[in-house]
Amino acid sequence: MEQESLNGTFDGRVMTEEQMETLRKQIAIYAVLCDQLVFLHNSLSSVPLLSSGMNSMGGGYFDPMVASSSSQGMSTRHRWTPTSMQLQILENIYKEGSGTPNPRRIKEITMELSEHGEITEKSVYNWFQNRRARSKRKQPQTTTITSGQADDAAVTTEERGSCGDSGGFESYEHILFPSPDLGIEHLLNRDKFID
Amino acid sequence: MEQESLNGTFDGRVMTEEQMETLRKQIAIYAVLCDQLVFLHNSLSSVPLLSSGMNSMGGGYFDPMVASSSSQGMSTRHRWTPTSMQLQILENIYKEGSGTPNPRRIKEITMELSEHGEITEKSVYNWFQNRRARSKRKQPQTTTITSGQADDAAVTTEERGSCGDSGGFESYEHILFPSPDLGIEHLLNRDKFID
DNA sequence: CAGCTATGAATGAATG
DNA sequence: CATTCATTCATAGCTG
Repeated sequence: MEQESLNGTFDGRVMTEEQMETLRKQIAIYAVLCDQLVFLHNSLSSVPLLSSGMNSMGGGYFDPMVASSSSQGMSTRHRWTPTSMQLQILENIYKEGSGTPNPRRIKEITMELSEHGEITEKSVYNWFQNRRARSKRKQPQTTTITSGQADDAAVTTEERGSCGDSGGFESYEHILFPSPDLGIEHLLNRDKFID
Repeated sequence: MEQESLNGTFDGRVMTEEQMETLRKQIAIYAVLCDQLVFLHNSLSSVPLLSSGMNSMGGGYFDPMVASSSSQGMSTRHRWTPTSMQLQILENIYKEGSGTPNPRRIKEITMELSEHGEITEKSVYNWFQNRRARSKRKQPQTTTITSGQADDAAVTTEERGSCGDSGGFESYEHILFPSPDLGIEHLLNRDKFID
């Protein structure tokens, strides 16, 4: 049901199970690692999280702060670009059903994000607005879902040409690979999560 | 579609570009996170242990083309390219004062265009958006062709060239999994008592 | 084969 | 919220 039209080409690529497995594993490992590291950090220190210049490598896309501040009024760059960390956090929050970003919450979030880079409440607000609006395009799929492809990775075939709403066109699949329970413990094994 | 013709038996699975992108992003994010956390840790602790699991700013992300790269026509990889027919139609519609591409209309157009090639609503939408934006930017030129030679549209000619990718994550040139080599475990094993 | 240009796509911000 | 605008990234293709 990819495209109802006559095109037979499916916009996808082929991966071997092996590759998929590798990917999944890596993500899982990273996820756990990050988790542990954060926890660890929080445990053994009370210093504010990094906010130095080390976030230079944090940009999902390279950090465009190289802009010349030489000219006159071009002081502040337009279009805020979230750093990886900010994005991660936002994404996380977004998932938590808190689809109702009330002003109060926004402030909190902004606070937290500011630890990882420049951010304004407005931006946070915008981000949520956009996020919602754009994912609104990925709802209709209630017909054949029942078959339950509870395989391992949820490979959902996104279709954008199907009929349906008459709203936005912004669509974006948002798959999050579930961290398989590959006992990472054996890696960081150590109940040493200080507490 | 790319190369199954080469290897008759290719046990793989299909992923959409979106999914691939998400994966890539996630890995990159995790890589960065881990990296930063490790760095942070190192700067907090006195012991010069561990190096981040992956080459720090080596840049994560892996190449999109995992198994293709063949000479075949991986035509539909990204970036839809309108056929002349489609273009004609689009131009036509554009001119007809339908500068207001309302969703409803878009669907119709998509339908029609699909008769002449692969197309998605999103693409149609994008096309109109770009079209307008572009023509709008060309207008303020006020027939002032006088100004020498190299001026016309070069206003925004940034270093769009192939330079400066040093440090960006989007510069996936080669397959390159950050490959968390678990150097972290050392960290977790000892920093425990640091402080 | 390299660099440039045109243009498809993604997304932050603005507007109704 | 629903749409639209603007800016920027990434790439297909032309050209020297």
